Amino acid sequence: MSAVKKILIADDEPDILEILQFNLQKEGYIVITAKNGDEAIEQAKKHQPDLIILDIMMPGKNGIEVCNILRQQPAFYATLIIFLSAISDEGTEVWGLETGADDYVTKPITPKVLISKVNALFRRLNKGETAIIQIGDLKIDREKYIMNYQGNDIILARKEFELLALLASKPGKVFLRNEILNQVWGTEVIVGDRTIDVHIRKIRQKLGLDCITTVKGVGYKFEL
Amino acid sequence: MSAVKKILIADDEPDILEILQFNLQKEGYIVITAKNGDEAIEQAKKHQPDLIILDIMMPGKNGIEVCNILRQQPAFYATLIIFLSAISDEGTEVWGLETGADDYVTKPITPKVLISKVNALFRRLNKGETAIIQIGDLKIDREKYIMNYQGNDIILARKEFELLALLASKPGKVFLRNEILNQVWGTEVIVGDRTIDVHIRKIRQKLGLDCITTVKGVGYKFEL
DNA sequence: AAATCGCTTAACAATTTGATAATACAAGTA
DNA sequence: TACTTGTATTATCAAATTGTTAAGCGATTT
Repeated sequence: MSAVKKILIADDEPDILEILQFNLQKEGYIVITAKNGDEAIEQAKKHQPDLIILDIMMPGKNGIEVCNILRQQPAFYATLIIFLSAISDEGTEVWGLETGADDYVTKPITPKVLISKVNALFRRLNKGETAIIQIGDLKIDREKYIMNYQGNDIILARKEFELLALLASKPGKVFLRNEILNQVWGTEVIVGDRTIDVHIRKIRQKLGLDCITTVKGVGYKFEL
Repeated sequence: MSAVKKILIADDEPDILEILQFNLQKEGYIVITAKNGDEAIEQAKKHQPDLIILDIMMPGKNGIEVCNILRQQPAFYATLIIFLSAISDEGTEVWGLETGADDYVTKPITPKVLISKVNALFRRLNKGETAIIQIGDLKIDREKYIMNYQGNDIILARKEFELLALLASKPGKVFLRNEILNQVWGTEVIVGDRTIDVHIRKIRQKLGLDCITTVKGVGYKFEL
């Protein structure tokens, strides 16, 4: 599922097809193209793309028809679909979205924006899996509240976990003591000077790793 | 889980707030509002909305800052976020989407189009849900309210069932007590502190399995 | 009407966590 | 060296959080 994503683009203008194909391929996607609605359906069945970008106005079957036909089949029930249209008319946009599309993009569109939207859709799709930060052999799962180093789970208390998660969120960055206090303890709570140190110590101890560096007079940073 | 969806709208213009609130409520959503970034964060933590609509330009913390802050917390890792902006500048839109938003909408926007987009997002989100959950030897049928472990049916009371079904819907994920209260008990009911514990205990007892782990100060999670 | 069931709460026990104080240590400087 | 500043270590204690049990109450069943 999280392999390389396949995208099918259907548009009758060769220029647009080419520009989008080029840019999406550069982004790392596998791109399949179609020049009209019937070809789009054919290619969709053949390649089972993860995302289909459909121009609304095409010779033969138009984009909305294609969408309807595909959505009726179980195989395409959950496939991402984006409509591309020169029409910025409100009714059409609403109609397109109600038809079962995941987004509706109005031409002219820059490749950058389209790519952002495509990325955003895939990102959303993958959120069903998990949010894991990985630095070297250290995995941090904020959702499961688990740290894992070289296959071994490490149990951290809440503050410890939050503190380490913060530092590890930007490896190499030095977090000021104030910054840490604000993020982990919040602005309302006031705690003494040594509190952070003690937690840092516990983390170092539990991890058994030398990955938190002290920057004297400044703060702490996480590395490797 | 597929109960009524909660939407938090944050915008400093009262007019927009009101129009959107009215229209979304008419569509059947529960709407919470905030006038600025800080309020948005506060309300988000309090209500755990399913979708957050953020105006980018607000006094105090702007929308993008709010998004960043929320996304850092596990509880909002997967929450839907839409940016609302008067800026149609390409850079900002790309930036907004890369920041972790699910959509970027440029003002002026008609309520109809926005609602379509909101519906589209929820539709997509729900495509991931199934009525029957199977984890190892444990089968859960959320429609028939039946739970079965290694061939033996397990009789759970309503709340117990819903609680376990929720935890099991994402094995490993830590559900915050708030999250559990919202999903199982709903926002209107207020129950005491020990209520969840007692239900957890009963489930553990009836299952005879050690599959619910306590994460102190955070919540509970289901595993194997 | 009696018995049962499901849900919630109160009360108390058990546990874990987090903050602090006290002390030791390290590095830089006069 | 003696002094200063900043961090590490450790033990301790209070506070926060959860576990457990029993009991109350309304709804449902027998």
